[in-house]
Amino acid sequence: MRVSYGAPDMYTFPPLIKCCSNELAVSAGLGIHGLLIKYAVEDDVFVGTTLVDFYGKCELIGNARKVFDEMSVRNVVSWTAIVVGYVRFGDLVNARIMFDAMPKRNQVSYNAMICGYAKLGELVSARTLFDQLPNKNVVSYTTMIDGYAKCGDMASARFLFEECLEKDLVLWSALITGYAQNGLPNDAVKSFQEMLLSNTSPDEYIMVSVMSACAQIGSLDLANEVDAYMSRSFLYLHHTHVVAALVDMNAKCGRMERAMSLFSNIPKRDLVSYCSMIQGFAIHGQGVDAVKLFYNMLSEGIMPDAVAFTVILTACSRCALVEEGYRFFDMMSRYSITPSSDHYACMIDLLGRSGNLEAAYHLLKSLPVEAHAEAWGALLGASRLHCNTELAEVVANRLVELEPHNAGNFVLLSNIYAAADRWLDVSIVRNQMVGQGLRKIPGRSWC
DNA sequence: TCGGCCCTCT
Repeated sequence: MRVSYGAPDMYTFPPLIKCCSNELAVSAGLGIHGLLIKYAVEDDVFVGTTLVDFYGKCELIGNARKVFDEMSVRNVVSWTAIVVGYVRFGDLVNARIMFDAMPKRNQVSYNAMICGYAKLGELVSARTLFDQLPNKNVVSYTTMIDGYAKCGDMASARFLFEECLEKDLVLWSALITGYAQNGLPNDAVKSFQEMLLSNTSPDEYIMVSVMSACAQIGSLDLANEVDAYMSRSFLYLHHTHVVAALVDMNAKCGRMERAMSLFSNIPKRDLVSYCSMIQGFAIHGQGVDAVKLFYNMLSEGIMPDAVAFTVILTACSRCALVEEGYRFFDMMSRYSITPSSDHYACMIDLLGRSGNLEAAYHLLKSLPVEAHAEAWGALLGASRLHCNTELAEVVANRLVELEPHNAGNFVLLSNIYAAADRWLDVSIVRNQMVGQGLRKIPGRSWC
């Protein structure tokens, strides 16, 4: 354009900068900022606002503020952009200062501030602003519902959902996703069916959450139904999120062949789709395949993250691939990933399974991070596997301390005493349970 | 020509 047409003007730059925001292309944006000064259009309110938004989105809040302060004219959009910038940066104090300093506020500026509070878990402040907003729109509701969902309060989320009369796809999505992410997959599927009954067609976002819910339920029939629905819908099946969810759902519901064929037809596999497939192998006891696929992923140049290592270490521990597990654990440092309690739990499981109970116990006690119940649970399983009643007793007692309301731990402890013929201890533990009003939900099995 | 809401792998 500059060669064949001539000088760009203030209409040229906003879309250009917006592209940089979308891609988080910092250096390109910085270059364009220099260029627009050269063409003397930096005084335009649209140009300035777009720049504030760009720097805010790239988390260069100092730059955003500098541009904002130097603007000769600002409108409500410019003010909202700087509020959003501070929110993105996690600075709620300055976001609120700018919000209060705004000469004029509209729905969008309120929603931006509410979103900030909701995203960072300050639900009370979010709700206070929400209640102050006289004409709430569907975005206000969605933001607040998402906030409740992220805090696990699905009852409040549902209440607001009912209150909102103008239900659009994003609002449905916030509700369904909330249920799925809070481990309420049945409510997620039920809400999805409600949505279909209200003659609304889902988008990719909703289907990804629905598939995640189906994966949690693990119902083969439901997975079949949703998979078929996907195939005859007009959704973008090749979208990375969608494919990963499809693979995950099919793998978790036991349709490994379908999962594999979906996976191998992905033109460009990403970390999440790999993890879904590796996890699928792990669930179905195909540890060797999981390990192979992990190396495959590495050879494609995909950088594993902490979750990927959790997945592969779980695969190794479930399938008793001790050496491989060690190798992956050591590999983590090469990717600058500090092992979390999840990773340590896998290693404790691996050590325990291979009969190295002492080493597992030693590792557990010397963790640089707080050991969670799963880590102790892994050792308990190993103690039982190798019939070490003494260690099992120590571990089970610790578990009862860690999770005083988990009846399963009491039952395990009682079973350990029973196996050692210590019936007095059995009755003490059982009485303790009854005294605290705890009841274990009986397990069931087809086998 | 500028600003606000929803998604996958532990």
